[in-house]
Parts: sequence; C-alpha cells; structure tokens
Amino acid sequence: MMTRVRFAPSPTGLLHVGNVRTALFNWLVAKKQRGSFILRVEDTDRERSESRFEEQLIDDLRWLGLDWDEGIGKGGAFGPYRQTERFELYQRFARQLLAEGRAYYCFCTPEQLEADRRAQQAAGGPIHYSGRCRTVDPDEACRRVEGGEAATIRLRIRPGSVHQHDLVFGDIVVETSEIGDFVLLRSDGSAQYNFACVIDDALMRISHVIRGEGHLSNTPRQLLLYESLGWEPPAYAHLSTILGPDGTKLSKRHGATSIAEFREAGYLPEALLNYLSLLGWSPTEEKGEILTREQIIEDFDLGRVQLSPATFDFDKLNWVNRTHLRELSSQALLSLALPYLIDARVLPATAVSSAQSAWAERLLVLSANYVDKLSDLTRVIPEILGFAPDCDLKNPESAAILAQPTAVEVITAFREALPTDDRPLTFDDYRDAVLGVKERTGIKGKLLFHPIRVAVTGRSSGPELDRLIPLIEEGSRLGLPFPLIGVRDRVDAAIRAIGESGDEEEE
RNA sequence: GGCCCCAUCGUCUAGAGGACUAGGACGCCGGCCUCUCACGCCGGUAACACGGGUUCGAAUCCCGUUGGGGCUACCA
Repeated sequence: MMTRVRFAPSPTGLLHVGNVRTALFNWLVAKKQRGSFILRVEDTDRERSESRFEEQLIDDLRWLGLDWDEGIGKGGAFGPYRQTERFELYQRFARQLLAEGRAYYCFCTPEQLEADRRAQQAAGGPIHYSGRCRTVDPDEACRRVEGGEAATIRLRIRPGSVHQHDLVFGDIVVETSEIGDFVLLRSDGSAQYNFACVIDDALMRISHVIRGEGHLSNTPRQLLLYESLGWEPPAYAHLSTILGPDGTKLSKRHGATSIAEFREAGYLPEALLNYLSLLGWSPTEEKGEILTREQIIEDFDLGRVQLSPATFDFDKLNWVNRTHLRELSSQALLSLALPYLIDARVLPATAVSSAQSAWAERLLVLSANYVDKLSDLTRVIPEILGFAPDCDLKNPESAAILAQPTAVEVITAFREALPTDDRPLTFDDYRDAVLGVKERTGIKGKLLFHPIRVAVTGRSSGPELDRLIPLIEEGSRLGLPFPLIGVRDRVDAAIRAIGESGDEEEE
C-alpha cells in the first residue's frame, strides 16, 4: 500500500516548533517510504482561524524545506484540502450515519448539557453525554429539525471496548462506556474535529496518521467512527509533547517558539530540523547527531521514537545551529548573513559593490566562530570592528594591559614601525612592524601582542590580529556605512588617549 | 471526579533480563592549542523517581505509590 501521510494544522496562530516536529516526522516517513506528504488545513474553528496564519504557515513550511506533494497550494486528486471547503462531504456522511441509525439528532440545550455534567461530577463517574436524545423517534426528530429546532448530530456509541494499536505507544484498550455519544455535526451544520478528521483521512487515503500525543485519547473515538462508516482505519503513531524548560508545555512565555521567530533570529532551517529530529528520536550512534536531511531520512524509524515528553533545549539547538553554520561555504554564509550585515550597518542597504561583498565574506569567516545564529552578527561584528578609544581603553581588561610598564613603549614603537605612506596595511606590513618592535624593544609574547591588540581594537580579545588588521585596513577604504577607521588612526588615537589619561592622573 | 498515557545524568537520549563499573550528545568544569577571546582537540562531573514483587540474575517484566501530561466541549 502506498504510504500517504498528512500534516493538518489549524491556522489559528503562528506555526509552532511542536507542530513542526509533527510535520517533520510525517515528512520523514513520506520521504523514507517514497510516499506522499499532504498538507491539509483544519480551519473548522471559524472563530480563531485566519487566512494570514495559513499564508504564514505555508511560508514557514517552504522555508523549512518540508515540501509537500499534495494539498494546499499544490492541489491533488483528493481535494479540496481546506476543511471549510469540505462541508458538503461531512453533511453527506452525517446523513448516511443518521439514515443507518448509527447517529442521531440531539436537541439538548447547552444549559441542559452543563447541568448533566455537574450532576455526573457530583456522582463521581465518567462525565459525558447522558444519551438523553438517543431514544427520540427518528421521524419525530426530522420533523423537529425541519421545523427549525436547533440540533446536533451525535454518534451512537456501541457497548464493548475499542482496541487501538499505536506505532509508538503500542496497544491500548478502552471501554466505550468511557466515551460519550460525541457530536459529529454542530447545530450550525459544521463538522466537529473528530468527524472531519476521519472523513478527510479516509477520503484522502491517508495510510499513517502521525500527530501529537494530545490525540491519543481521541483515537478510540475515531476508530469507532471508522467502524460505523464501515471503513478500514489508517495506522496511528502519536508523538509526545514538547515541553519548555520549566516542564510545562512549550509556549510563548518560554521565549521564541514560532518558526517565524527562529527564522528571524537567523537559525538555519536544516539546523532547526536536525535539532527537532533529535527530540523524541535518536539516530544510530556512529554518525553522530549533526545530520543532513538526507541522513535523517535514511536513518529515521518511527519504532525508535521516545514515548515520554522531551524538553526543548535552546543550548543544544544553538550548538546544532553553530555546527551547521560552520559547514557553510563563505559565499553561502554571506548570502544568508546579508540582511543582518545591512541591519548592523556594516554593508549599505543597496548597491553592495563586489569589493564590499568580498570583504564582507572575509569578515564573516572571522566572525563565524563567535555566533550561535546569524542575528548574533549584529552584536558581534560591531564588537570586532568598532573602536572607541575613550571608553574601550578604560574597560578593566584593556586598562590592565595598558598599565603594564612596557605597554606604552610597545605601542609607540609599533606606530613608528608602520609604513609611513598612505597605503592600506597588509599582513606583511603588520608582521614586519611587529618583528621590528620585537627587535628594537626586546619585548615578546603577551607583553608584545596585548598592547598592540588594545591599541588597534580597544579590546583585550578578538580574532587573530594578522587577519583582522588587513581586514580593518581594507574595510576603512570601502565607504561602508559603519564608521571604520584605519589602523594608523586607531593607534594614534590610542596613544593620545593614553597620554591624556596619564595627564589626568598626574593632576 | 473518571479514563488513558508517560517516568535513565540539569537537558536530549542509548538500553528491548546477564555484554552495565549504565554508553553518547548538549551544558558545566579542567587541560591542550594560542598574543587574547572564540573555534578546535583531550579529559572530568553527573542518572535508572520511590516501594513491593517475579527471577539464579531487573534500568529492562508485573503491581502499587508519587510526580508529569492528555482526554472527558456544539476547541483542534
């Protein structure tokens, strides 16, 4: 049998990492079995569903690379794929069940139902529909409905038990006495979730229903529906919930949880997917945990999915992202980082010259080791390139280095050793200057390099100087929006600043 | 309340009765590399929720307790 799986989100909010993990596992099964992945939108809750969420959802899925073979935005032989467009279908099958006596009209008012629940609660047994309208004569019920009386349609639950087999949770048996005659069609004619879901899954020939654990208890209801309809149910696999760091269900208050936020923060889609694949599933050990989509597909197995809920860990996600980031070529990195570079005013918003982009590519190679995600660039790059002698030199680490007895001597000698003409310093210029200082002063190692670093960058730490200095030099002549001053000016400013603060101390 | 599901280092997990002195990864700590930070490499820390069984033998099977989660809607 052809493997057909589906992802069926409700467009009632932004796509969430928990939903994406469900989508991912469906997608993995489809890819692995060379089956079809179907995108269906469950928008029967008209109050909360919005078309902008549907658009965003499609956008997010595309960005993630979770491509679907059939469904919204794609078409297919089993459409429509939006539940609000499938109303007649639900009506038809509800009428069929009604005609067969497997379902019945219910005229109970919300007040009555509420009173029933309260009474059952007090009695201490299961709380569900009392079955009051079960025995209403069908002909009379039809007359009342035709007369305009509001009615829902409920499924008549048979006695006995329901056996469900779950691909991850195993076998579960539930007594139908625990299940009330639930609503199929609401009084406004719209389909209730379980009903729409079953009709759609069956009609769309879904072979495996892979969804969140929250639906585990809905499954017996759906199985009963398949039984009433005389249809063969699909295979089921339920996925445990993703929790926030405090052990409660992951939600907005745990920080970024929507895909849109992760995208904006500069996480790589392949990294996010890789991390999500590790929640509740584990690859065969030898390959490690950093995997490409293809490797995950190859290795994936629903049978090895964890039953207990997993906690979302931003630290590990960051590690996965960092690792994927490092595997990118510098060109790929540049094209992905461009918006962030523009945002940090490192590059102009328009008309980036080829010299500027070649320079930016080298800058990114130096910066990449300092970021977890691309948006970190907007903080890290100004730290690397920025130079404000007045305040930078006063920070404790820099000040400590400048306080070394030989610091001023090294800096002055370094300045004098720099070529006197105006051309940009190259790596060789820098190396020769350092060698010159070393020879003249006899100072080496930390005592030599630290003061130079502080004089050039204002900071006690950062990327290797022999790569940073040529980069600063070239950058300073590129007409960038970022105020990048050349190395000679930096050292001059540093010497001035040291002199002034020295004067102050003498006063 | 009733029913269902879950339970291994702080976190993600390996583990399907003896190969477990419980393995890996993130984090954390330490070392190496190095002008510095970061990267990288090497090492270390740390767990079978609890109580009963079953068995020659239990992380693994059974029961209970505790703790989490879900369903019990004219939400999905």
